[in-house]
Amino acid sequence: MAATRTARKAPADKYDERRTQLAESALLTLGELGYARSSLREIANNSEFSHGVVHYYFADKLELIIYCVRYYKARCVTRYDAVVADSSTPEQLVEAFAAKLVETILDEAPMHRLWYDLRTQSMFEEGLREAVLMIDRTLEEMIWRVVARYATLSGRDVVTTPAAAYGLLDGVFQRALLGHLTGRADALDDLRDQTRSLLPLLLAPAT
Amino acid sequence: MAATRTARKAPADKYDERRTQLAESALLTLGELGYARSSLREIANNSEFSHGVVHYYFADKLELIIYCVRYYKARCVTRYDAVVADSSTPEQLVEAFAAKLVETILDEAPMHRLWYDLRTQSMFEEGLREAVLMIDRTLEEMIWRVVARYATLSGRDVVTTPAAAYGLLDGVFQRALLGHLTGRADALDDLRDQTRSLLPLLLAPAT
DNA sequence: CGCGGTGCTTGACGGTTGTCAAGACTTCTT
DNA sequence: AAGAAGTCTTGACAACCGTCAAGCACCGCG
Repeated sequence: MAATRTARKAPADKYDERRTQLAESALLTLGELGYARSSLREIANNSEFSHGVVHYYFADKLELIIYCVRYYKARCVTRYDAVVADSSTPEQLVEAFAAKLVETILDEAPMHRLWYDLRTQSMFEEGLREAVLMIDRTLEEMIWRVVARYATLSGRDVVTTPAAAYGLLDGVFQRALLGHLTGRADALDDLRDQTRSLLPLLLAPAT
Repeated sequence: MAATRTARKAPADKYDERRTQLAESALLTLGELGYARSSLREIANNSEFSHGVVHYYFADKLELIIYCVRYYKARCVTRYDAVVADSSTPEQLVEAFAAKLVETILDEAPMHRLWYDLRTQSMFEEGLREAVLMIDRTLEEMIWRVVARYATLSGRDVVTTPAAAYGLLDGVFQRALLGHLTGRADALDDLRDQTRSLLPLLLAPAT
């Protein structure tokens, strides 16, 4: 909150524009170094600004990080919406979902490890919790849309809660990410196979 | 490796004794502050030694951390062995396993969040990977012993790979830990319920 | 008693961090 | 054109970090 700052007049959005611009640069550094080792100087270094500018747009480091996380979330939540919308059979959905999971690890591994980093840090740092828990809820809903649609297409019921389905798939995904980043060649193939075999387990036997 | 150090003579075990003693103190600090914010000074401060002693027994910070992780692992792996050994029906095993999961979150939450912290950091820091991956394999085997025993007691087959079973249960466990640490009152009850409903899903329909 | 070596403390070093104040540059208003 | 407000750079600060060298305390052995 810009409490101590003088009231911003006309270019109120110019202000937010710079904030997201800084956030975008920060996410690059954060994804590369992780939360702990990303210094404000390094973040500013990877942008076109100098290190002092951060405190012009953000009160402190935590506010920048949280802003980054929320900004990052906004792009994530819709990741599987196309999968849900475009699939007309359960098999299609499973394949599209598994493919998308693999693809996002290939394309956005740094962002994913950053998310897991921040979520873990929130177990230690009080200040991160609110933002992390909010995003976690959003991700749970995102996964639930996929699972629920899968059930509908199959004409069967889901046997788990949204929370369990998310925790379960997130665990498998996280493990695949770790395997991929540590050079296990078959990590992504395993993820695809596990997704294929796991999703049917979430449904009740056909009525 | 104590390469540059002069060969230790008689009390070779006294040396290792101090190392584990330091590791034990370090684990307290690490569990409280996390990997990034645990300084050697703070670690030594929570022990009965001064901050310089760390470099007498460990080459650098990373060696201490890795020693800690391996030491921590040694106590973990057998956590569910009693569950496996003492259960004579599938229902007993599920209840005992679920109860043990809840219990270890209650009793050792700092250690668990530390483990997730280190595992996540290994996605960024090369030096941690070897130790982390080794422990992760050990944990996978630990979980597999439970699941396999559950299948045997049920007279059914497991439908997942050990890797998938571990990833899946670990995800649910991690989520429960986060919920518990962030004050969600029903986090542990949910974990118990989810364990009860998830384990049967891992088994093939009765032959 | 003296003496060497092990165990440990103390203090210092170079470097990095978050934060902020002072000033320069830019943009817009009047 | 002149001044005000907004924007950004620079440099400094205190605190903290990992690391290590110097030296103290204690031990058994001669």
